[in-house]
Amino acid sequence: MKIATWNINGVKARIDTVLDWLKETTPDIACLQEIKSIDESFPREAFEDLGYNVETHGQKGFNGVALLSKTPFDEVIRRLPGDDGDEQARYIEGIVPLPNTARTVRVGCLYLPNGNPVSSEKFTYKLSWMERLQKRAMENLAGEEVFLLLGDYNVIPDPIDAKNPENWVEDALFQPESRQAFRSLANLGFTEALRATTDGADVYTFWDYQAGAWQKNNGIRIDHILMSPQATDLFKDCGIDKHVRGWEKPSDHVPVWVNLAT
DNA sequence: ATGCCGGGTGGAACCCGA
Repeated sequence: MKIATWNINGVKARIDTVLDWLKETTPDIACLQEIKSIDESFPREAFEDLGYNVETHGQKGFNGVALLSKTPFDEVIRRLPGDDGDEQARYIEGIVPLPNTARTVRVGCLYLPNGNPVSSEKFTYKLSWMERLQKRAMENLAGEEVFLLLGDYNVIPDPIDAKNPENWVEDALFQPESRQAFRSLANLGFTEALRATTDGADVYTFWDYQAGAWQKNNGIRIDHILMSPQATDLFKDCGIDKHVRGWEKPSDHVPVWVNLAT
C-alpha cells in the first residue's frame, strides 16, 4: 500500500500536474496540502475519475488540505482538537481499511504553519499548533493503530536537511524551538520514514521558485512522514519524487511517499 | 535578498508563502 504526501501550492494551478503524478505513481492514499480552495470549488470529479474518494478541508485563498483514497473512508476528522476559533484549514485525518486485513490505517494530513517572522505572533501560532498536533498524536498512538502523520511540517529537522543551513538560522523553519517540537513529536514513538532509509545529505523536498534554487539544488527537507510502531512494522520503503520539481508549472514542493507491506 | 517567483483575490495592487 502506497501512501503519499504533497504540498501542491494551489489545486487550480496544479490540477493537470497532480493528475499526471497520480497516473504515474498510483498511490492508494494521497495527502495534499495548500489546495488554496474552498470545499465547493475543489475539482473532486477529476480525482474521482481516477478512482479516488475525495475529502477536503479547505478555505478561501490560502492553506487547505485534502485526502484522496482508492478505498472509501470509514471516518474523516477535520481540524485538530483544541483549535476552536482557529480559522486556518491545516489538518484532516481519515481512516480507511488496511488491505487484506481486518485492520485499518489512520492517516493525518497536515500543513504546519510557517511561523515567519520569528518575532511575530505567527511564530507563537506555529508553536501552539505543534502543541495541539502533539496532543492529537499522543491520543492516536495510544490506540496502537497503523497510524501515519504526513505533510508539510515546515521544519528543517537537522543541518543536513538544508543545502545551506547557515542561511536558515534566523528562520522559523530552523529555530531550536521548531526543531525541538518536531523531535518531541517524533520521540513519542514514531519512526521518520525518510531517515529510516538513509542518513545521507542532499535529500530535499522543497526548492524555492526564486534565485535559481532548483537549478543550484539549493533545497530543504521539510515534508515528512511519521509512522506509528504498528505502521513501522509494515514499512517497506520511502521515496521522494524529485523529478516532479522539473516538470512544467511545478509546485515548489515535491511528493514524498511510503510503501507499507499489505 | 522580510519576496528575486508564483498563486490567489479581484479585476490593480497587494497578501501570502519559506
